[in-house]
Amino acid sequence: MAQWQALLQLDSGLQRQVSQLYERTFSREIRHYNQFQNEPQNLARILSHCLKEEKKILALASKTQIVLQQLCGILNHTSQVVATLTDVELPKWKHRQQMACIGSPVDTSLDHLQKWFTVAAEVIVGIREQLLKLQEQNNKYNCTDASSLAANMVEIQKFALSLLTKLLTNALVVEKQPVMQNFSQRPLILKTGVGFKAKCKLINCFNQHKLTQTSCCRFRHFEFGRDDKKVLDVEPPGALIAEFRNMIRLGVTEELHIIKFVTELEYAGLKCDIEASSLPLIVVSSTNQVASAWASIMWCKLSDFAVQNLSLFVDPPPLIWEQLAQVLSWQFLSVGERELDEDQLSMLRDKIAGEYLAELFIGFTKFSSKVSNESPWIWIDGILDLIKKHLVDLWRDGYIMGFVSRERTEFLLKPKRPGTFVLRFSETNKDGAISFSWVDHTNGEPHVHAVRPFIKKELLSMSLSDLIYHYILTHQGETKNPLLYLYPDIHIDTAFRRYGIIPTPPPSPPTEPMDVSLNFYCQFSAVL
Amino acid sequence: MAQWQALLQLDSGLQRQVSQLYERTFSREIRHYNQFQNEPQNLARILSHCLKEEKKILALASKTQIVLQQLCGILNHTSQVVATLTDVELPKWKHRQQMACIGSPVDTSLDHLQKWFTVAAEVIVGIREQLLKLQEQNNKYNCTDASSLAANMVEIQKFALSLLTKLLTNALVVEKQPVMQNFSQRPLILKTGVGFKAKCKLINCFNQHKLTQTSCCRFRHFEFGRDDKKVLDVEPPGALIAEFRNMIRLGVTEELHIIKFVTELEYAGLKCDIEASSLPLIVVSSTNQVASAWASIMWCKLSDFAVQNLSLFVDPPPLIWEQLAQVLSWQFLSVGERELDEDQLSMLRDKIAGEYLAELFIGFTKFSSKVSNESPWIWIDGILDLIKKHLVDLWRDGYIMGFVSRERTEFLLKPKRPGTFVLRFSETNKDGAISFSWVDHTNGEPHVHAVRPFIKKELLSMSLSDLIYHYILTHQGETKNPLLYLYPDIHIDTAFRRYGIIPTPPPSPPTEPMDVSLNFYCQFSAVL
DNA sequence: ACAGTTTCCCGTAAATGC
DNA sequence: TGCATTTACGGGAAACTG
Repeated sequence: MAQWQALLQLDSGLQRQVSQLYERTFSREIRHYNQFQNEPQNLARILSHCLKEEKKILALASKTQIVLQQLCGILNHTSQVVATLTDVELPKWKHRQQMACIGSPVDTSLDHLQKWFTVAAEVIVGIREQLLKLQEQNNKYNCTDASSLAANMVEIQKFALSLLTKLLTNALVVEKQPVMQNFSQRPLILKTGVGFKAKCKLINCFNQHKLTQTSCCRFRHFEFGRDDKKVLDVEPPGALIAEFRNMIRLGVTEELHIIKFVTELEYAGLKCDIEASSLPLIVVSSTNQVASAWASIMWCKLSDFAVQNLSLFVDPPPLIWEQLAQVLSWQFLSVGERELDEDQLSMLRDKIAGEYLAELFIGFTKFSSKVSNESPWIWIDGILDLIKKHLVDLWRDGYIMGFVSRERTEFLLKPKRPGTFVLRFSETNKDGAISFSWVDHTNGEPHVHAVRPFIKKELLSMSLSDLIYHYILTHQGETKNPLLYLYPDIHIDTAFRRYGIIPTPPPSPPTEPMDVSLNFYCQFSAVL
Repeated sequence: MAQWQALLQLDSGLQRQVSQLYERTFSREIRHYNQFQNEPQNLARILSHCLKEEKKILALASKTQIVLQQLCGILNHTSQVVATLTDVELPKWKHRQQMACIGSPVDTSLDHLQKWFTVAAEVIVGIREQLLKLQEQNNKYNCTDASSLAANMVEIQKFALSLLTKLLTNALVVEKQPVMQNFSQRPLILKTGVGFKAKCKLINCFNQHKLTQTSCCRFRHFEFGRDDKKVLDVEPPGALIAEFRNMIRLGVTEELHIIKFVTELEYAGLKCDIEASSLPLIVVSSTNQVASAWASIMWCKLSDFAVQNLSLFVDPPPLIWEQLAQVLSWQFLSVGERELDEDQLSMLRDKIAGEYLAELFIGFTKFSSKVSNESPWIWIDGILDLIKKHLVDLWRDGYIMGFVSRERTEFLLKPKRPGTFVLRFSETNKDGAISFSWVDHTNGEPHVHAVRPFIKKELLSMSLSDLIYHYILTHQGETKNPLLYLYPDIHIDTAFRRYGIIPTPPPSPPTEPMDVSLNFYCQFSAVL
């Protein structure tokens, strides 16, 4: 009677199969009431067969139940994994990328994410296949009504599908943000008429996809896609989307734009539109706008972790000094392979914020004023360029104190041996200039001297180390080089002998072959 | 009876008028045979009237004859004037312009030509009007048959028309040959993608004309006329005429092209198509091709007085040294406001042609070799650029001997006071470099020393006069400036004190308002 | 008038073509 | 492969434009 009870608990679909089994031989009622007295052996044989069939159905049903439960378990677990991936890990990666854009040495490899996305997708696809098999088996026994088992399976299938969709729609990332070839350290600044590169990647290991790109620009009108320069086709070729200048009075270097990459993906029978957006970027028309554009990009990336607010600079939020200090330090790291030390940062803090002691909020306009001769950033940028073009070695090796006030220079040099000197960046020249100050003693009194700063043009024909070596002072008919020890007490030869006339080639980043690489041309065409 | 005889000699048209006169009163025969006996007074009055009319007709006829003869005389004279203008004076002006293009200081004003063209045209138009009046008068007396007088008038009218046509079709000149704004001293070189200007002028003072331009290029495919840059409209807008690369293997800088300006002129009832062609010019794609292109232009303008042969450089004709010397001298005149002197030219002749004594034919390849480090012109051009950028003052004032061999330097300096020096252009540096050589005496023996030439990059941060002033030689622990007297014996202060740190602004030619000024854009688009 | 913005175009370097 | 020619684009300056 246990088997009978089990049968009664079966899914209606399976119960119908049992019915069909007996209808083909005799009615269930007949069996139950044992009215096959005249042919007992035949009946026994039939019964035995039917009971066996009954057991099979029961086994199948319970196995399906178990499998379904297992699948559900896996799916729930996967669901958590997917949620973690899309809502935690991916945003974390995006934040790392955002920091990397502004010079942070953080790792932005996609390997882990890619592995997990792939595994998760494979699991879900596996589950869907299992479910499909079960459903097929179920269908074989002709259960077409909305039994709870079939309904469960449909529900689970739906759930799996939604997970897969969630995974796939999050799987397209802008692996490399738009960047001009010659400004690899300053992504997210595009100049009209100059080529740039962006790279999208599907972080699942599938390649049954076809990518198309479109773009979406805010405020000004651009044309993307010069025919011979893009890897992916655009329909229609040429201009894509144009919007127009906004009402708010923002400078070009404060207007944020987004490029949107759109594609249609077919994977495991699932077809969906997926898209990825670049980080907010700035479009300029001349290289002389790059410096202030970069101030905006740094500010934006530091301020704007969550929402990509294109109107950020309508009312730019302040930053705390530590954030700004960090990003400034990164600039020197990426340009000159050495960060700023505490003393240098402290001098910069005084310069940007004045000499407060408490925790500081810095306003954007204080950092990058529209009046360029009051803009600390423009001054710093000039020095970055000076380092990049003429002083990479000296900076990297830490021989340039650079950011040190005239007062502090005196304070540092006066107790030192005569002939001790430091290298200081000019605080007035906005194009980047460097000079040296040294101490000598006259009548036992220390005196600190300084030369007129050397500008880039001068460093073009003679390197700073050569200038230091060949610096000659004529004093009372006697000529000598007053520079002997680099502060604190490094002999001039130790510090500078190594630098011959070495042309410093800019470090050209190797162009690795990658998944989906886009070459665009951004050409300003008209403003309405 | 004299009046009757005169009547009989009249033009048939006038004779008919006389007939008509009598037919209105009585027949000529009647008058002749005096059959009006019955009303003698009446007849006398009629006769008297008729005779008066006869006299008027006779007077008119003879006056027309005389006027016609006078007109013919004037026209013949004008014809000679026109021939002189179009076949002598205009070609002479064109030749002057051709020379001016390559730097000759010759006058290229169009004032005289314009005056004469205008006067000649006015005379012809006046004659045509006179003729027209005569013809009208003639027609008034109803002479429609092909009498000799009318035929004469038609002939004369035709002649006048042909003269006017000849004058007008020659009246459109390219007053300013195509030139890029930034290369005002090097017309007839156009760079793809860079704007250029050309100016056409009608050298008659008429303004009832409408100009349209088209252009005709040989060999390569260009697009002329960027919509927003031309003064005159082009139909259809955009590309005009394209032809393709020729079979002959010529370098870009040796391919000659012509731009043709076409217009339709309506003047004094005469409508005619007129055109003007630019001198053969060269289209380059990069500024580094300008130097050799200019060699070709100079050669072409010196060689090619009559026929504008676009295939000149298939087999470039040689030039005699004097021609080349002249044009070289002009280059220094236009760049540095001072021509080359005999000694300098003689040094250049030795350099270009070797040291022959007789009259010399110089081959083009000897002057501007394809192998650029054997090309004397490229070397000279580098020096011209050096002068333009850094030495205009010194060159203009004649303080740079410049072109003087090392041997001759020694020869010149050795007899001179110690400290005498000359400025010499480097003979090896192809980019233009200058050095100084001076003489000093050791143990009574004169020795000539030379410094390593200064290149442009070095002169960027310090002017040559500063370098001369601050040149210091350390000899046996003693430092001094060995430069005292500029050859032959100008004290260093006299020569160089005047040159402070003066930024030398390039002489920007004033843009006078002119008749028909064309702004083109030449943009290389494709090569078949 | 003027400042922010764009265009122009040389000169160098790199890419392309032949 | 090497050379001739073209392209790319930073940088300075001029031109534009509201």
